[in-house]
Amino acid sequence: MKGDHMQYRTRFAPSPTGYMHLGGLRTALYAYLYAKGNNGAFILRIEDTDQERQVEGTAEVIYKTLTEVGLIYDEGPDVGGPCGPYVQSERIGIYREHAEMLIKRGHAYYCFCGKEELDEQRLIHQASRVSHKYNKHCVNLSPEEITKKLSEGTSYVIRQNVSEEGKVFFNDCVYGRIDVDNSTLEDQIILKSDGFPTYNFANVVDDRLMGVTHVIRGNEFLSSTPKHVLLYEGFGWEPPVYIHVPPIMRTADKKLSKRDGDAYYGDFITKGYLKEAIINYIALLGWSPGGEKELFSLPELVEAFDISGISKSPAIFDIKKLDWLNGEYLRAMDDAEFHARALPYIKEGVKRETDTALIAKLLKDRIERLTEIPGQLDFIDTLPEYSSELYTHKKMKTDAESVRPVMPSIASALENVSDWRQEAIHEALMALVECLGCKNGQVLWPLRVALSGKAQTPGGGIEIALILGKEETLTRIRRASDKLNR
RNA sequence: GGCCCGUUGGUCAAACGGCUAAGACACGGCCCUUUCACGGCUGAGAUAAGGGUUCGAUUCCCUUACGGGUCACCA
Repeated sequence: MKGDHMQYRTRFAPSPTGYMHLGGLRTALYAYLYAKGNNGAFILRIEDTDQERQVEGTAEVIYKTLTEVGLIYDEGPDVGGPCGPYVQSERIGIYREHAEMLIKRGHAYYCFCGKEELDEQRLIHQASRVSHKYNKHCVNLSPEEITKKLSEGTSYVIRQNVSEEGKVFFNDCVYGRIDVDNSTLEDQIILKSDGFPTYNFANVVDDRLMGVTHVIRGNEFLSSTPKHVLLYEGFGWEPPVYIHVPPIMRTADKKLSKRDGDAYYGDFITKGYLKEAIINYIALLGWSPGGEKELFSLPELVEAFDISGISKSPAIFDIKKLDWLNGEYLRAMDDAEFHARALPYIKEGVKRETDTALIAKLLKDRIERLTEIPGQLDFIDTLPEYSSELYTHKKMKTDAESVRPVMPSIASALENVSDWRQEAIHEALMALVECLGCKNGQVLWPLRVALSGKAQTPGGGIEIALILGKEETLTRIRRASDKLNR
């Protein structure tokens, strides 16, 4: 392995073709964790060599998201660094220069074959079910022919020259040693006719020039890695350490996708998930810390992260577990912080003046996502229509009939509470319970129903009475009485 | 189809030749309780199939099945 004194450098190299995908975010997270856990540097590079697939503004979303979740990159397009530029479209000259260097070394060559004839060939091969490979038509063009074609302005590409003989191999930290026959590899295009490099080439040149020591990326690149290794060898360079990670799936056979609306980081924020919970959850998808601890802050992840815990097989995204984890984060917050973060959602659900701190406290243990809040509070502004069936409670042995005579006593008990505080309300109602010689629930259950019109509310009758205030509480109880006597 | 990779409960996963195969989510039951949650206890549930190697295979090898990736002037 590498020496201890080497500085580890990892990178995240997304294409700005869409918003921040959770799979991409996880790859970035692993690259960040690995670098930081080894006192190394984490680099961001934008791979925008495909002119047609660019989506305006998405690079900015990438910067913003990484920063927001705490994956602070040491070098990158918007922060600079010693190996810039960090945007591939600004490095065109570098790729051409290196492609020519490779030609001189015999590992690449000009190819003037037209796109149409190549497509045709491919179709023929496909039809006859023969595996398709470029036929090296241009590999032995004479220097004169090349000069002539170039001076005529014939469109061309530069291809990697892969020997038909021999084998390549590399050791992946996750998948182990992978051996491939050169004969299965194609003379792939490394520089396109528009002058832009292909991923397979730019990637190698940039990783080398940026001093990347550990390449952490999705395992869809496992098959093309042998070609990358051959490029490194062609240049006379030592390949980096490879760490390929399995994909995140939506179902066993489908990846997380934009189409299903379950792929983007931003969507989850909108749905009320906390960024800390998202990071914690995706860290655990495809990687295991080994022990039984499941809640990790980012610094704790840096501390715990280890390549040996990365799984080889795909992981299915389980929203239920994310829900639970998000709930854990919510419950772990102190009351003040939860109140602050819940406030916008509380205001969305409740327009009247209320004790939002009290509401927040009641909500904290009851929700898994902040977006559940408005729905939980819908009874506060206006009492919903409800059926007297709600008074039926098996355990408390209550129903509409048994509750009817109790309701007025609840009203009068509460009327006498002058200081509308939790203790006072509690005391008054308990006194009533004692006086009636019944169970707590035989008073409190009907109170809840009368005040909320619901069987399930955050907090019980006493808390709701407190939230609604004395006047509204009494109004609703009287309304309940009327309804019962109708 | 060629090449590469993978397969432990419904899901995430531990175990790197010694197991009664952890733990978490989800699910069921019980307790707590004025509801629902939270919390506590508890239950059910897995090594894809078949062959080897071995005193002993989830762990090593082979075959089959299933799944994924890749075979672009996409990344």
